[in-house]
Amino acid sequence: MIEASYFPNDLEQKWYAKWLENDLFKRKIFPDKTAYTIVIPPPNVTGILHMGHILNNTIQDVLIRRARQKNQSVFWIPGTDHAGISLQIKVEKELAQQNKTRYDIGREAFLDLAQKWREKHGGIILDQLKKLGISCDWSALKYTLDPDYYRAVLTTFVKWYRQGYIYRGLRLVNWCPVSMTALSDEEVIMRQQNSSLYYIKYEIVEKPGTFIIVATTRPETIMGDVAVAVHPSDERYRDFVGLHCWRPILRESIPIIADEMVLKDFGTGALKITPAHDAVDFEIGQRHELAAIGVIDKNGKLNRFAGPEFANMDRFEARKRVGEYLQKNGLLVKEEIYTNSIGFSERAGVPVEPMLSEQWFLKYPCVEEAKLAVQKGFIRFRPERWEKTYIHWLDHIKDWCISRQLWWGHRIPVWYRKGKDRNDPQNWHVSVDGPEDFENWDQDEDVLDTWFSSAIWPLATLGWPDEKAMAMMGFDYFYPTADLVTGPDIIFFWVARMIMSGLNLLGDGEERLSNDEIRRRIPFRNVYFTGIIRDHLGRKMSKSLGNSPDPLDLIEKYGADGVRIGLLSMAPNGQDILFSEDRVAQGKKLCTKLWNSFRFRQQGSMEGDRSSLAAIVERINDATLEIDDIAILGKLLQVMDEFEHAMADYEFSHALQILYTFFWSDYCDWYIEISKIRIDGTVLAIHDLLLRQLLLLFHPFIPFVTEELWWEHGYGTKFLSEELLGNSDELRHDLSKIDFGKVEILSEEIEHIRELVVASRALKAQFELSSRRDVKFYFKADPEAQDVIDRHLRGIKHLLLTQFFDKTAEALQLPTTVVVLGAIYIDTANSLNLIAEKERLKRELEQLDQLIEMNQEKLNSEDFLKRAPQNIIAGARNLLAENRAKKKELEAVLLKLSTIN
RNA sequence: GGGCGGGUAGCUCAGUUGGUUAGAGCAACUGGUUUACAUCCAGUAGGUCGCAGGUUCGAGUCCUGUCCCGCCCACCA
Repeated sequence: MIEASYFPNDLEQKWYAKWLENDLFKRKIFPDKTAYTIVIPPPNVTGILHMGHILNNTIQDVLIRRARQKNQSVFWIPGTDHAGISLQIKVEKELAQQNKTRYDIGREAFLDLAQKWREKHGGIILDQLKKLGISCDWSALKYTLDPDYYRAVLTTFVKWYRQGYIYRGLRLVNWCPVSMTALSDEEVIMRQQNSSLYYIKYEIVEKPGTFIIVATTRPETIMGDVAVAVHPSDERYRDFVGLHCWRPILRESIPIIADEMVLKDFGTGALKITPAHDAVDFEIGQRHELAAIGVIDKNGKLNRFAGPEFANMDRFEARKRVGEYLQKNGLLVKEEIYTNSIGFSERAGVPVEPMLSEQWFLKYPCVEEAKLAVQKGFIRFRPERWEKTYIHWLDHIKDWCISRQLWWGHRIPVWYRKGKDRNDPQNWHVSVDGPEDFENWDQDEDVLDTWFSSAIWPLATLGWPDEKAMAMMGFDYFYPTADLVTGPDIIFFWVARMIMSGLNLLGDGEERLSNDEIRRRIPFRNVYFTGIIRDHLGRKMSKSLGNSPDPLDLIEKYGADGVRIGLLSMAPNGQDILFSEDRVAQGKKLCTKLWNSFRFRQQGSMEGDRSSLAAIVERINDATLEIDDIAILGKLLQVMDEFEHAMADYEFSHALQILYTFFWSDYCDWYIEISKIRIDGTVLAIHDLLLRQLLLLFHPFIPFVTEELWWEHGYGTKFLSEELLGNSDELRHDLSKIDFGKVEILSEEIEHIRELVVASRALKAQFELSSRRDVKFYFKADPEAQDVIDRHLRGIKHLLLTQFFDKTAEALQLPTTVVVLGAIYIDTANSLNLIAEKERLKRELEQLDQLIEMNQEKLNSEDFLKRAPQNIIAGARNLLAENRAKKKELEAVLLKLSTIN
């Protein structure tokens, strides 16, 4: 027997443990069956569970459980990411509390601390995810710093180095003065800032007393100026080009040059050139062979090249001081308030400093193939529109700065001969295992960008590049993976890079790949981009705003099942999601309702065999089968088709909606109620059948409560999680003893009865007679319709809570409503307000007239008759006829009412 | 500056290739609680589909223009 109340928490824990005990999530290889693989987007070990994880992992779990129901060989690979900068920052913060930096304790001790931190906190997020019920194969758990994964990362580096994709170079990079490392362009986010635009006088060397005025937002870099540039066609400065001007601070003569890149209409049209601290300046500097003088240090403070007055000053302090200095010396023309966008470090939240520095770069491999893979549909994005974003990025791709001046991560597998020139590749050793004469070499100090290791996630989790490991994991069988579920915010960081990595690394660095090769090497076939979860005001959820609910609290309150469907129900196809706790509450309500529908069923006899679908079907007795039964089963088949389509299109909330409506309004509100008058063996069997099917359909969404009910109702000895779910054709076949030949006609009949019941209830409500069980109804219908009503009379009376639903041959002087089957009258037991009733009918007639007129007009139009398709015309005619019949009935009643008094 | 997404009931959103009288949930209001329902059921009200044109027999749906909101990209110092 099922407990009286639904308490999700205990049963969820119970079932998760049982599933694990019975190895239900373990990967299976049935060589003759389709493989279905998902790699989890590895959460950061520093992460705490947020709503995005919940949505993302729920969707994956739904897909995975569906694949199991379809008897595919399912493999869901879980894992975590070492979270380079993020974890390093955390450990450094702990150190800072003891007034220490990482340099005080040294690399080894620092890594030790980081490792300890990871051991202590790294598993938390996975434990939290388990509460959600996700069914990963935990035996395949991967971590990006596992020894084998580490090797995979180094192998990738070495391979790309040897293929010439990785090189070392002195470039202008994004420098984060807080984390003290270089960053990739993707890790820099642009923000609008209120700045000042300084107009500064540079005196012409050759024409003392004449000035060229330069506008800049960064006066603190003046000391690094090596030229002033103007546009070659700028008339204003034509005579200055080729001359020199005095650098206003650290006075020195610098050339005035012409370059196309300068914008004539910005500021004064004259640009100061500081190659060490600005990307445009760097490029111009290169073109004109100018030196680069770095005046800002790695910690964001000015250095000795900035001169004694400013050395050691923070860059923002220096900006103010330089401004004051210029003002004092009459070199500042004006200072304008100005809004511009500047780059911030994503992690540290401070403006990045463009800085000249020696770094490792990756020129991306297989860029063209990566585009083709998506353009030709080998990889499908959903929603499709993200393809444009992806292609656009690849079209404008720039080399990736992959080295980080951090300690936590994969150390770059490059060694330099001790005491020799590091800039000479002759003195380099690049290999996974390092040089044999270790003592003569120094390893590169830097580690790789975390995303570099993420890029090979689908490969390395399946054992790549170690052949034995690949064989053990079933690489050939499970790769390419089927679906990747992730957010569009990491389309460049992760998705694109995984695609390029797969395409290159599964070969020998060939120049061009055939379509077949591309198809074989892509890491996944579908990418489903979820929306971003926002609060009810549309703001991004963030810790600082405090607008993010704790998912664990929600699970505690509503159960994991409730949270899962609550979230899915508010997540339409790839749109941003406005979070609403109400939806989660509704999710739990659905589970409760399902629970209670079983409790209703269990009030009936529990004797019949429920152990298999066949056994249940066996219990259906054709002789007592009624139209209601066939109609609801027909509806089930139809719902299964619609559901299947929605799932195939990755429309999860729509799919859920389809099930929800069928369960709640068709099954509970209609079928259960109508079946109450004739509970017999057949009806109980139909209930068992419908409930069984509902459990199967709902299971991927709400795995816990469905599993509980499955066992409690004795549906078999196998876990529901292991039960297969066929499509509607297979079910139709299993139900072959039921004649669905006339199901459409029968369903239409039921629809008419439903219409009649709804209209009658409305009548009752209108006259505030809902409480009365002695209300009399009459109906006037033509003989055919009368037969239909007769067939369902018991049910109608039951649903209307009335004993009287009798026929009448003539229109009555009673309130009425007209439906397809005929006119219904309600006996208001003399409480009829004649005038009000006449008014009501007149209003109804007016509306009807409007409809009829519209319809008539349409049918009068020759163009319409000539051009519209037949079925539309027929539909319009039908409607017109129906409405005219209604009108006639209403008029008859109105006439009757008028004759009174 | 370029690109993308969105604007439909008080709120959150559906609305398939243009086709019968634009839907659902929540909130509101009214009534009820009957063989499951810390509830549930029944009913009512609420919309000139952002705005303006156009194409069409027919437009929420297609086209053009326009206004808002959000996001992404970009070397205006």
